[in-house]
Amino acid sequence: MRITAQEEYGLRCLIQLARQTDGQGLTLKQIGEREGISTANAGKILWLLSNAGIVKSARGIKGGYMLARPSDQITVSDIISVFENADLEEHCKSFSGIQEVCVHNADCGIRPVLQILNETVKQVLSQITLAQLVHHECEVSQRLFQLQRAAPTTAAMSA
Amino acid sequence: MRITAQEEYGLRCLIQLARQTDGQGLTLKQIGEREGISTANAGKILWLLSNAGIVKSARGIKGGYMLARPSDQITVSDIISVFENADLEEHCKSFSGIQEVCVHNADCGIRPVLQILNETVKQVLSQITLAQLVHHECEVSQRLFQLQRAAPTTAAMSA
DNA sequence: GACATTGTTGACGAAAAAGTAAAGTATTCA
DNA sequence: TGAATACTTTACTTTTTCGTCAACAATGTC
Repeated sequence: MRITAQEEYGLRCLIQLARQTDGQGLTLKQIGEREGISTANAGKILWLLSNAGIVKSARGIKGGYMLARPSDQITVSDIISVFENADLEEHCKSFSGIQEVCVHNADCGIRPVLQILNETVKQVLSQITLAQLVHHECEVSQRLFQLQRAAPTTAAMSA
Repeated sequence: MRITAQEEYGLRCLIQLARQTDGQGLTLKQIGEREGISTANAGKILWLLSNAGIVKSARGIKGGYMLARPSDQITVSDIISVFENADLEEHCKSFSGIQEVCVHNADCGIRPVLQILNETVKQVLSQITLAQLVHHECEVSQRLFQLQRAAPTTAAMSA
C-alpha cells in the first residue's frame, strides 16, 4: 500500500501548477527542474494528466501546462486514479455505490479484501483537494490526524 | 496507490488463519490451496509475517501457522507494514506523532506530499482489525462508507 | 514562410517486484 | 533411530513498472 513514483510526481507537478497564481502556466522544462525529474519524464506524466482532463496544454513558443480547473475542484483521488492500471478497474466494476455494495455479491466471503480497502482509501483521498495540499502541507497533515481521531470509527465498526 | 500483490495475499492468508476457530492452524500447503497461490509463495509470505510477530509457526509433522494474537488485536495497518520496503521507513522518521508533525519541518513546503498521504492512509487502516474483515467483508465495507460520510471531513479541512 | 520553442507519441533499456526452485533444518511418530 | 512432514532460507527466473531517448507535430515570432 504505497503511492507509486508516478503518482507522487504527478501530485507534485500539479502542486507546482497550482502555485502559479498569475495564470501563466509552466513548461515541461520548468516543472522538471522544480521537481528534480527529467523533462522527458515530466512530459510523460503531464501527458497522462492532460488525457484525464486535469491539466490543459498549449504548444508553441508560448506553450506550457496549467490546471484545467481550480485547484479546490481537483481531489487527490482524481489524481491518483489517472495513474491506475485500467485493467484493475474492471476487477469489480459493480462496486459503484453504497446501495449496491452487497447486491452483486452473493459470494461475499470470496470477495477480495483488496477491493474493500481500495475503496476505503479512495473515499478518504476524495476528501483532500489539491488546494489544501498547496498552501501548507503540515496544516493538512494535522487536520487529517485530528479528523481521524475525532471520528468515532472504532465504535462504528464494532457496532 | 494500491495494495501490492504481497500485501493482498498476506491479508487473505491471515483471514484464512483467523477463520480457524479450533486452534488448529494451517499448513503452507493448505493456505496455498485456499488462496490459489503456490506453496512456495505462501511460504515466503508467511515467513515475513512470522518475522513480524503476527503469526507463529510450528515445524514438524504437526506443524503449521497460526495467529500470534487474537484477530481483533491485529490491524490492517500492522499487516501492510510488514511488506513495506524498510528503506522507505527512514525517509522521514521524524513523523511520529501529531505533536511533532511540524516541529521537525521548517522546510514544510519541500516536504514530500507522499509522506502525508501515506500517514493518512495508515491512520485509517489502523482502525480496521483483522477480526472485522473475517466475518463478512461486505458489512465492513458498508460500515466504512457510512463512517466516511458521517465524518464532517470537508468542514474540518476547510476550517 | 523559415525558424526556434514546446508539447506528443511510441519504442527501447534499466530497475524493481513477484514468483519459483531447491537445499537445509527442525519436529513428530513408528 | 530413521523416515516423513513441514517450516526456513537463499538464489534464480519471470514479469511488471519506471525512466529515457528520439522522432514527430503544432504554435508563435521574426
